[in-house]
Amino acid sequence: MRIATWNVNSLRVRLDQLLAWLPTQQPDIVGLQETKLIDAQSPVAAISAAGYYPLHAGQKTYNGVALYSRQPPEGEPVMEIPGFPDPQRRVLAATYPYAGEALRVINLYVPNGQTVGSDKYLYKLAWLAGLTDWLREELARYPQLVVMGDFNIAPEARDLHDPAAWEGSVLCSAPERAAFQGLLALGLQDSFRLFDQPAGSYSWWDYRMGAFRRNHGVRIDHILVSAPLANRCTQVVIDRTPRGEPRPSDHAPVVAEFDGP
DNA sequence: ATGGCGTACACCGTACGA
Repeated sequence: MRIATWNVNSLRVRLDQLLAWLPTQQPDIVGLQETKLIDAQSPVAAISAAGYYPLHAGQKTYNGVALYSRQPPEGEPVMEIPGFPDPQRRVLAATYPYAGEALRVINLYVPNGQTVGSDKYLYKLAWLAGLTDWLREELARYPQLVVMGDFNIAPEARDLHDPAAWEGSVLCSAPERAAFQGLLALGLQDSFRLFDQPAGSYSWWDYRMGAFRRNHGVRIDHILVSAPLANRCTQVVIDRTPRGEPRPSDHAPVVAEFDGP
């Protein structure tokens, strides 16, 4: 089983790339962020034709998340952090059959935060606090839990091309990193770091200044897994191929593979 | 040098991203 996350930065613009990419990695479940579409504009026919059941929680122009799956979801998807009402569509959670158990998948587009101390930054920290409370309950309910998406947090110095230049700024400030560690403390693991990885592994590169060509990136897209899934995880890769294609998303997809059906 | 690039909406510029 393969699970992938990708911030596509406009699904309308990236749909053809997504459809071309899916057969190359053959994920069983894919979470997208920044679709920037209302639900009525979600490309249901194209995704169905590609062999996936689509879920979409979108809004006009900003944010928006999708979950595509080979198996149909069970029950109703959740589109908001319980107890944290928010008109911004950043959450999509669904349950899937997996090896005779319920596999819970939560797809997230964590707020960017703009600048440390800004209103958007305070919203980000409040959002992460609400998320943490929710995931504590989700972990108690679902032993097989995947929490993935664009976290807009670089957890460690090695997740930044230039840690000194980024020191203390948004994506890597101490409160953001503490929030990320708080998620791990619930019993989640950063699947990418379960394995030896190449130095300079990033998932986002600025469009400007030839950042991708020079690998001036940050690792902010993550697939967190509960302990039972960590035990079954066999590899995690960041697929840089789509980032090098014409008119790319600024993010690369992350793909995790698990033993079992 | 707070630029640079890309997307969306809509207007010929502004908001936002990370």
